[in-house]
Amino acid sequence: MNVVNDSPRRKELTRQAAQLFVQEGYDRTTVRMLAKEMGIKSGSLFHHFSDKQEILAAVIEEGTKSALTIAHRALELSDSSPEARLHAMARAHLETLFTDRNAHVVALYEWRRLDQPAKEYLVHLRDAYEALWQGVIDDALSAGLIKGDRFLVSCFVMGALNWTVRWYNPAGERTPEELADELVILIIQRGG
Amino acid sequence: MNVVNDSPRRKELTRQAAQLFVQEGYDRTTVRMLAKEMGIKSGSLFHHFSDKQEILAAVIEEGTKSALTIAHRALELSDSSPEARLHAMARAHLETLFTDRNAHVVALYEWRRLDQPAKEYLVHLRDAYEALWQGVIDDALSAGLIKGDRFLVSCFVMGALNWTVRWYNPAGERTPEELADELVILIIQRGG
DNA sequence: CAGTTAACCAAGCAAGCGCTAGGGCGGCTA
DNA sequence: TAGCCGCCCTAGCGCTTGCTTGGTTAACTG
Repeated sequence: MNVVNDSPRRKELTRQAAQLFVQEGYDRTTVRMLAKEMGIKSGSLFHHFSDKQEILAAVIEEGTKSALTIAHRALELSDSSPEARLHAMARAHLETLFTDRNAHVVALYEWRRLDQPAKEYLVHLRDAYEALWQGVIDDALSAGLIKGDRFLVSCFVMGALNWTVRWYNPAGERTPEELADELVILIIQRGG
Repeated sequence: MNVVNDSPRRKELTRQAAQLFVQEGYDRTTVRMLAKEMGIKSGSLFHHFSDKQEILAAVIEEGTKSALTIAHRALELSDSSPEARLHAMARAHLETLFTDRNAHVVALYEWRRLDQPAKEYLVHLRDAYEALWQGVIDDALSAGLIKGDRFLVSCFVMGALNWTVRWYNPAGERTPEELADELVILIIQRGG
């Protein structure tokens, strides 16, 4: 019957589920709503996913993997100076946050709805991503580019960036790059 | 039958509801769970609140009013220098965030579950609070204490602070005051 | 002591929920 | 041409949901 495969069909269904999860929230999204959005009947849904939670896990997995890929590429392409790397990471973060917006909003808001096994698997992906950030921040601190406690700086920066999903309007006049640059301006020390 | 009063009993029930909403999320919290926590039967709940959404609105109203009160008092007691006011607001924000933690977490996570009328009423309270912040940030910008765009700086600072509810452990070694001070260190410009 | 009221309970309704069982169908492969 | 498999459907089971109804009880008030 139902398997944990990764067919292209399943990828597409996952993308559509993310959209609905953002609009309605995970709990409020019924399997019948999901099926309707996908153009199938609710029973058919369980051919692709073993249960509703697995759809949630699939959405979050997609988003997190994408974030990792984008961040790695950004660091590879970036200049090696601490400031360039800080810019690169901030830009990459906002880039993935808005290109895979649905998946990331779901990851940020519905994380606790995951069951324990899914949480354990996905937390490793998230840790890998956060380790990238920690490295960049450590370098910036060593270079005297920013000031403060390494743990708190990470938390504050991640907070400032992730919070953007609550207020940023992609159709507005500011680009994600401008946002990233403004954040770096706010936190780096430039004798004044 | 049921009225929109503000009896002390209702206040207490609201506090207990906040606790459950944080633990389980609004949607997952059933009226039967709420009633059990309150030591009554589910039907009796509707003597105090006209429906489930009204409980949510009551929780968020409590939290926001508390934030406003604490922020006002902090600014009155504070020195008038831009830096002192920035510190005072950051400390006040974290103080209310952790003393009325349940209510604020609910406000941050379950806002979209409010119906339109409740949202319209509560958004005024929130705007009043954010106006206080905007004033303090404008002063800090004018004084050259921080750098950047006034709107973006507000959003980043609010994000960094509100995000703390996701990682801060009140039982840990850092006090909310230390957190506030560290954030100010991160963003103010001190010739380096 | 009659009248009022706030607070609660027992019982249950209608709707919606996640999920299952069993089968149909068209496109592959042998 | 036979057998298989991926994908989908119909029908519905068992349960939970928010909320209602009609009534009880104890405390207050004139």
